[in-house]
Amino acid sequence: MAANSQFAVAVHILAMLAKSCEENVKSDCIAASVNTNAVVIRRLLCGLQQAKLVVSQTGANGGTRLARQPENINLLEVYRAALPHAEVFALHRQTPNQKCFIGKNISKVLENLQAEIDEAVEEKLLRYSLADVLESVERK
Amino acid sequence: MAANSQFAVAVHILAMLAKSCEENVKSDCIAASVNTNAVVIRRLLCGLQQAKLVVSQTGANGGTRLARQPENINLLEVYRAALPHAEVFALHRQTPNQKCFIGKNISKVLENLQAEIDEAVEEKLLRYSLADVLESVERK
DNA sequence: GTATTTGTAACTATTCTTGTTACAGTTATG
DNA sequence: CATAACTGTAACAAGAATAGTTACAAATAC
Repeated sequence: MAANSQFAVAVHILAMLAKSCEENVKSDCIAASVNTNAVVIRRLLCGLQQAKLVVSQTGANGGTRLARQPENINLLEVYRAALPHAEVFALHRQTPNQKCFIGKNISKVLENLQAEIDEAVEEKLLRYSLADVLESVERK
Repeated sequence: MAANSQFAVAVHILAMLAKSCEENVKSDCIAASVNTNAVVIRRLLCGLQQAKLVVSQTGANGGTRLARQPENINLLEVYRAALPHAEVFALHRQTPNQKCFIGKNISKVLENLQAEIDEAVEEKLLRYSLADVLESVERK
């Protein structure tokens, strides 16, 4: 799979914004730090903006800044903003054979399991704020 | 992404084997239930065999059966056997810019977070046995 | 008004998963 | 012991998702 690094990049972006306090940061600058193209960053910023985590400004001297204090942004919000359809594991690609007893009934069981696992992940993410991330980064 | 459904299929496979008790089940039969090609099933069975969850037998009248009772197979083993490199989220594709303070230090922080999240998932999976899955399937 | 910056579309490249064909090796069974 | 039935696996094609790139319209500070 082309492994999905959007959450990792989103956290990186937000850490940069957090470090720059109230100042507008340009997508070019973030792209240089992440080591990718500025459009990739702007795409992610779009999602973060819709989630009301950041505020962007077009035009000369524009850029992006945090919409809230790092203490008030938790990683679950970031996760959901970056990966709106995140799931720890995927269900069957083709629907199983409904004429087979297992095939007919396994999907519901897997769905329930999936929901429970996803919940465990989200619960864990909820415990961390962007401020925690920034603190960890600075401690190194 | 081509979403990875290998864990879901692995559980499906094992549920079929569990239901067939000690009898050899053929990859063709499993493939028909999963609604895919038999080679896809055999590939997964290979991993399950290496993890000592199943025993396969080549030749006429061959097939695969569980290596242990369903009560003694937990879903974490299945997860690891099906997805040896599973991670809930991926890290940066390109290493970040080491000249940038955030770029230089964010990876380690994300790695730690990743490890913690993965652990939460594994802990959850550990609580379920194949017998639990089979029971849920039958209860429907 | 001009330079700067975001937002976004459109397309390509990359990478991973799944599906398929083919065939060598193994084994039960008549 | 020949044959049919299976697994194991390689090799490749197809499919699907992410990431990278180019281009340009729209917005805005100065």
